[in-house]
Amino acid sequence: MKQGADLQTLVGYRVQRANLLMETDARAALSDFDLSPAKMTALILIRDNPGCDQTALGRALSINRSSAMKLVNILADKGFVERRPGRDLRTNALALLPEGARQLEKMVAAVRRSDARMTQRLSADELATLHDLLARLGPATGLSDDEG
Amino acid sequence: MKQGADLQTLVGYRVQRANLLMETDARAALSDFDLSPAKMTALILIRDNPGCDQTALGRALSINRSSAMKLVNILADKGFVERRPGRDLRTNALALLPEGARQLEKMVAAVRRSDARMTQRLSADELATLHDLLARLGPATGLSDDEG
DNA sequence: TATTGTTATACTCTATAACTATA
DNA sequence: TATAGTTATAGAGTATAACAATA
Repeated sequence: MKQGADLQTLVGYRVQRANLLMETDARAALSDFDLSPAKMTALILIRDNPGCDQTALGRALSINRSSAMKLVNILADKGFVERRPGRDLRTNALALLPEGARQLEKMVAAVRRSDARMTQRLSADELATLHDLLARLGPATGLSDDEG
Repeated sequence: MKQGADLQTLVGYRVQRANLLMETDARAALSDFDLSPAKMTALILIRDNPGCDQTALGRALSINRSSAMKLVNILADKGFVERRPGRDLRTNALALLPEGARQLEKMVAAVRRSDARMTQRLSADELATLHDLLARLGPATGLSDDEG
């Protein structure tokens, strides 16, 4: 199939194809854990932000609180995270449980191996450049990607 | 929300965030057309590969022929593409209809504006570098190791 | 009034399996 | 046997709308 200039010159298209490639491999790397890359990301965020609430987690993942609810249900059903009393009576404080921490360590190692394999044709300098360029995508007025 | 080194150093994570950013903006740019960026891509592929069959279209989009079927149904229902007799009695030859071509031209222009806005902080050289680096993601090629 | 969690519901996208008709 | 299209069904992921409890 021919893919002409209209597609090849769109950065969004190239990013989408790259994402599909990376995501598919990362998902395969996690097949033993029955968790998607996105759910691993959620575990990392909970680990690194202990006591965060579901709405904040959703915001960090760019999903709404209803979707975050489902996500936390799945992680809680697996015994990986726990809902604890939060800063007021409305909010949950999310906590990573020991079993979640153990499994997460293995998951991150597996995904890191996948990431390394998929980027092995790039030098360290090129990888740094790629990180920088990706981080600078977005409208001119926008802030960095971890800004609320 | 803190996003520690585990996330920030994964290329797959950065690509996923970049894709979400680009895809969301492109989707908004297409809101008048009631078609997703992926469906616009399908229209482009049909336009640039007239007479292709549904299975080949699916392969180019990395979806299976059942999913390609649904996609073509939607594009056909809108009067944008047509199934014509193919090279044998099993296959369809997909064709972009005049109305599809007219709308596609506007869609590509809108997505191109979105793409330009989301990449405006990158110079022409940097854009070329980004294209190159994204294209080089994936497992090592060319040698006997685990090439399929 | 606004916010958090929750539930119910629905939509998009994709996949698998099976069937048909061709090859 | 293998392939293209098709259909039915299912699953993941997400969204909206509403509600209760709380702020």
